[in-house]
Amino acid sequence: MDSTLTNDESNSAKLIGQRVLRPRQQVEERIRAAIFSGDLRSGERLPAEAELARQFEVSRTTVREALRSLTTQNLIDKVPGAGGGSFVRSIDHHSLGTLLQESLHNLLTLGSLGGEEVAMVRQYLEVPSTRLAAEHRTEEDLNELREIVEQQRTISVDDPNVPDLDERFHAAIARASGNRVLGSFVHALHRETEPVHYLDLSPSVGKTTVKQHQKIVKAIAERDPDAAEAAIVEHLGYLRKHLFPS
Amino acid sequence: MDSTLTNDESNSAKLIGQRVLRPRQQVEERIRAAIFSGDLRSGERLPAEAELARQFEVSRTTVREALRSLTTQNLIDKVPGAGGGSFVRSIDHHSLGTLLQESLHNLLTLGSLGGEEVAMVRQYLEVPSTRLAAEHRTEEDLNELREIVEQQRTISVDDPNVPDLDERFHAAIARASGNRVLGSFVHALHRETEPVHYLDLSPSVGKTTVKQHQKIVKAIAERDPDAAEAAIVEHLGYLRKHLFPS
DNA sequence: TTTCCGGCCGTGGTCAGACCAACTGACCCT
DNA sequence: AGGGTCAGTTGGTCTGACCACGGCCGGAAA
Repeated sequence: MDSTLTNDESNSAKLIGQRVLRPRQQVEERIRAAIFSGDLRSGERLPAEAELARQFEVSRTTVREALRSLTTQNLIDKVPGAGGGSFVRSIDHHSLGTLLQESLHNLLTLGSLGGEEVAMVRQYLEVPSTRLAAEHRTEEDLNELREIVEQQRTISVDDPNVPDLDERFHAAIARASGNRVLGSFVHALHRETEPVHYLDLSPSVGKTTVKQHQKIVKAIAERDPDAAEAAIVEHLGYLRKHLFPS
Repeated sequence: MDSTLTNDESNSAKLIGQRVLRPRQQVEERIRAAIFSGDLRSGERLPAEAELARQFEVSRTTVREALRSLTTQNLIDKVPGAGGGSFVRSIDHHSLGTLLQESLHNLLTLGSLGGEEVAMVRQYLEVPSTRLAAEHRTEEDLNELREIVEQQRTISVDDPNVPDLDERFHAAIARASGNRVLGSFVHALHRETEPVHYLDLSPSVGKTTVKQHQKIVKAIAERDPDAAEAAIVEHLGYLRKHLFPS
């Protein structure tokens, strides 16, 4: 039943043996290399799966597994239909934040990591983030911050938009810092550590929070890094006391 | 027997239509949920692909695509052979560092991110990392640090092990901090920002680096956070001057 | 007996071809 | 002109087969 020609000549005593790569792995690596080398630029469309299968001389199944892996890695997007295909995804610093957040979420829900460790790192980053924001903020950043705080001041503490506004507030500061890596990190860490806050929030805590926010914005507006640092430290310490009242 | 929960019920609009999910997506989501819910524990082996296909009433192709995606997400490992199969991968804080590093590497090679931004974030994290290390270090941590510095002191500046030793040094400090998230971050950021260092290293720079390392270890040994912070700030500033001599 | 070799066999990996599903665009009918 | 219809392109799924890998076990060799 087995009379096909075999292409394995792998028995050799010398060290000329080399690692054999699976077809899927090779295809995936080739495409990835093409992306990183610039042969395939962002937004560009790859050949159809059938065409790729012809070029690589493998089955469409193998090509699809390679593309599936690349898709999961956020390197390409696949859209069905006539005008569809596989498109090189433009990965920017924003995707880094998303990825980081997902991973953190996994670790937190699996229990192999405590929220306290994450929150601590977030605070370490938010201090320099606020300092930088005070130095580099634009008028546009300032306007956004003021608008957010204004909304926070007017709505009630049990408004469903409270968490969203708080997230936007901290994200806006991180963005104003001018460091995109910092911004992505702070944003991701914030989104993973914040939700616990607003479960039981008293009106007085909400008022104090808004006041502290105003203080931070004021320092940023005046381009005063030291005051901004002091304000954010006070704010984080206050929140910390209500989060982990150990 | 409900597996989906919707929070849109408060909205009494006639929104009956729901997103149609592809089979692969559903299978993937089910398995992921099984992992996170604890039904599948770390290291546990999933049923064979054929068996999963029967249970989900889909083809093996679909199951394989779902498993491929989960594999790429580092949620499961697949091993071929007789005793093989799909195993739930125990994801810990270490995988977070790896993931972060890969993503950073992608962004840096694609040019959509400058190394300077990454280096800056790393420095922001390494200061508290060193402070914490001075407070929480164990005798074991200390021995490792001393051994590393001793090696750095004896080898020459053009030794190929120099980058590796430096990486181990900073990683050991981050680990000694006791915060695993912080440790993973510092390690990943270090691995992505360091390589540029040792391209043109003069003997005097090497000597100074080792001296600064010794100073840091001394402060950590004496459990003196302030001295440790001062030492690491000096070290980072020195390196920065030789990295970005703007 | 002990060791080693060579199949058996379960499992993932790949292949081939077909059909289904989503979408585009041109074409036709009103 | 507007809207519906149909063909064509492309990804998504199905089917069934075979290949590659590696643990297991029985039999041969030391």
